[in-house]
Amino acid sequence: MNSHLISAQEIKNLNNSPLFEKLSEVKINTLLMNSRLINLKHRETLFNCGDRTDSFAIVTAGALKLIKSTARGDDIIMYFATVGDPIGALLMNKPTTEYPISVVSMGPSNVLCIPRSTFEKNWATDVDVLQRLNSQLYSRMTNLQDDKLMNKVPLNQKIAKLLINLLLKSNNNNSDETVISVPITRQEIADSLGVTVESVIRTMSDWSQNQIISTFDKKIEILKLDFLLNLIKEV
Amino acid sequence: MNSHLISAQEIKNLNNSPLFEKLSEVKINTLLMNSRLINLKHRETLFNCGDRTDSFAIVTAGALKLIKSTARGDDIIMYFATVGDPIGALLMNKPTTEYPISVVSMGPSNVLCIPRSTFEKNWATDVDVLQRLNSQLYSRMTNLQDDKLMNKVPLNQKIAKLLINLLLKSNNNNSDETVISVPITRQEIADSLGVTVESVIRTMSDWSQNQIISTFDKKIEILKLDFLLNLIKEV
DNA sequence: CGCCTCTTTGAGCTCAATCAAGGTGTGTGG
DNA sequence: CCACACACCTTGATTGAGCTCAAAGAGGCG
Repeated sequence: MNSHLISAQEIKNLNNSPLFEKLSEVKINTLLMNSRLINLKHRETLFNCGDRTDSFAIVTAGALKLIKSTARGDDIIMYFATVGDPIGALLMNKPTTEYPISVVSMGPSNVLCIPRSTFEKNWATDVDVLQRLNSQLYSRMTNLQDDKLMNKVPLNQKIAKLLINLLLKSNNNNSDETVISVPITRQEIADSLGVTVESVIRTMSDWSQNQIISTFDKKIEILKLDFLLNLIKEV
Repeated sequence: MNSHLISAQEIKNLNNSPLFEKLSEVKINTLLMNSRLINLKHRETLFNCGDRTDSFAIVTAGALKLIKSTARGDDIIMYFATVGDPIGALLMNKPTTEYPISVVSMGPSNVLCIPRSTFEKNWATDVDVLQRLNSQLYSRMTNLQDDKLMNKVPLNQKIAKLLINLLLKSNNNNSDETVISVPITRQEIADSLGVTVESVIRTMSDWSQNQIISTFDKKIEILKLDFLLNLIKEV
């Protein structure tokens, strides 16, 4: 883990994230006061479950997973954070406590790490920013609700939904892209859906053989999007 | 559905809800400007999925369920709203749209129905209120995350967790109360967990026979809390 | 080269879903 | 007051999707 001062490029990356879009450069600079840019390597940890919440982060490149470990030893992935996503911002509204989740990089990534003091001075006092945070939070909640709705559907539909969501999310809804830019393993898909790797593999191997998807270097390409869309159309 | 002007009593009920606690009476009155008190009967609908979001609500008595219907015809209960809980407040931050869920009363209940205009004028402009909303939202998200964590555990643990949560929530953490004050059916438990009624009944019948719980008039009493706590202790 | 992560396949088993049938209690209208 | 509908609860038999356990192959990295 490697920390720098912020470059102009990094700020530019944030311009089309919903949290920062249409904000003046001056404003963005106050929101990022005393922040540091952190480079993370593949599988490197940003926050560990139990760490003190005296800073939070914004993803500026790559992707990270938010993990909760269960007593039984298996992990559940709560969220895939991609460019523009805040991590732990919700925890800044309450007094310093401990991170309830661990945050681990998937492939190399960059995040801006923002101290609690900056949040308290420049975020928590700004109505517009609080509303934006609210929206973020709301859409993340909608995701979790969707997960809950999918509880009862067969595994192949769950996987289809996840892949489609990731495809859209990782490419900012640029619909002609077919490769999921987040490097993701079958284990991570399983952890995200709360099922076993073997089950995920059985489904996805079948899809690979039928040219519906193909995997290269942990990037999944979706060859027949129609097939997947059709699977989840009644959900 | 039966609508009144607000009584002082109703406002009093809100004083120990996290959203309103420690606010001056004057402040509360501005937050509730142009609101109306609505009495709902058992199974009566407050909002229908698809209704326009030009008002939201706060529960002042009783309980309501937030439901999403799936294409397959079964319902999923997203949340049990009890006294002090806001319903749909998060939707006020975005332009008027449609309710994504239906809200139905469980037993008789009262809610304060607050128009969008009041939110925009007196809620969205107030840093303190926005922060409180954020916290609310955060704790609701934590619930959904917990649900996700429970995905893989056996059914009896899921039910145990739900009953314990409801017991705590419905009695404001008053720990010597043993009856869940929300009237709830096995079907609703099943809908909340995303499982079938029959499975819920099989587990709960067993518990009833073993004097762990007992049900009277849709109120569930927990006779052996230890047993349930023990079931979920490693989750 | 050996370690580690990730993927794969097979065999057997289990928990909860499904389907089917019946029971109980409450409200409602003739 | 009866009967009829409706909401809710119950039990049994059967089935199957996904889990568990086991063993092994492929690729990358120090």
